[in-house]
Amino acid sequence: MSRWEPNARERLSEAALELYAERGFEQTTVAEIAGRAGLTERTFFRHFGDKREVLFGGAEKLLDLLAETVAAAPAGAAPIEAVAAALAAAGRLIRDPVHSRRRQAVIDANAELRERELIKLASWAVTLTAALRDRGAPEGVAHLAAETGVAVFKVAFGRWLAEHGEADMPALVRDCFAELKGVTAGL
Amino acid sequence: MSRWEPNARERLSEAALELYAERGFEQTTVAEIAGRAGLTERTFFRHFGDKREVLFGGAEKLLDLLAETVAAAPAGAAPIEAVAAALAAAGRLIRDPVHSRRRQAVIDANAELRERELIKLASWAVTLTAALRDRGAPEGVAHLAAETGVAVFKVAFGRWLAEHGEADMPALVRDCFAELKGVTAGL
DNA sequence: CCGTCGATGTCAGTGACTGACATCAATCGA
DNA sequence: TCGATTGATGTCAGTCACTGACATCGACGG
Repeated sequence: MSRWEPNARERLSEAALELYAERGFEQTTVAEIAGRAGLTERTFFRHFGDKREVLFGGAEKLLDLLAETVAAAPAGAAPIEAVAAALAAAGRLIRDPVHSRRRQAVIDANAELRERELIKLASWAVTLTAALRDRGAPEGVAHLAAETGVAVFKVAFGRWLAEHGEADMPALVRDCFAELKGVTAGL
Repeated sequence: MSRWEPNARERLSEAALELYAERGFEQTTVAEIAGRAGLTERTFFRHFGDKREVLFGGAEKLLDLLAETVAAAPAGAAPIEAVAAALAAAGRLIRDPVHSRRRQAVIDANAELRERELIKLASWAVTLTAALRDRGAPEGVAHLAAETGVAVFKVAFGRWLAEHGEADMPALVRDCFAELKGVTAGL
């Protein structure tokens, strides 16, 4: 018999999402989250760096997936192709429209959380850029392809949410990349 | 004779940039900034919403410039062309490499400030999207062109800083857009 | 000369986050 | 088997960002 209930981290995450959804991010104190999870404020901060972090767990695995997918693209594939493949793969992880919408509603309702979301996407771009460089893409091209790709993903995710998650994320990502080609044809 | 020294806001901005550069953002308290400016902490928070905001003044003028430049683009111009023109115009405001590098060094050294920077760029994308929609661009195209354009600008600004601000920002922005065409040709 | 307005100061909070130290079940090594 | 160690948690005191309420007092219009 353990001294404490297991899965403290998950209990904190669930409690936080519930409270943020119920009464808003700012109106929720960390002490309340910890209380609902049967823990103390101090323990919350041992599991999460700050009050927002509790909504953004598991980022490393995703970064690894992006890097691996870029690395695994055929040697002949253009950088933007490799990025498209990686982001389509990332899209495959997005499957639960109910949870995604709930979480996104909380994030959209608060500026601090939107910032955190942007940081997350920026870290994707950094990872993609590095992975492209490792394949031999020139620095400039890598950077541009990565940033552009993340921009495309943002648009695709917005559409997926707008249509209640009925469409297939990887397919939507692909569609948006195809559209990008049309858009840049105007240059 | 006024009761207080004039330009409180500017004095606060200068004091903040100095202190952030000297000892870092986190190691500087708002009370210290206010003290150096001959004011109190409470007054600081009357001029700036938070401790970071002091580095990001004058954002509205820039948003107006972006919107106006998009609106002023020739009727026949493609959305991405209008975005390129707007961002080149924005680049024209970036002229002082010494100040820019000093400020950017402070921002790059701190995660909270980097977040704030990303929010700023995201607001550019929102403004550009709206301006494109007003010109009759379809929602999807507007969104994609705006996000992509901002991604290109990020790359251009990074290069401008990397080469010590010797190049002309508008020209660099143009170059990066041209490169984007090549990058998306790989799709 | 008076009233009000606007920029600032003062003060007392709340709440996020941190460091130092205590607790005690589980586990490991002798 | 038992004592030492470890690791997750609790407790407590403190710092600092940020806010609301109210006071101050020169400037300025009437």
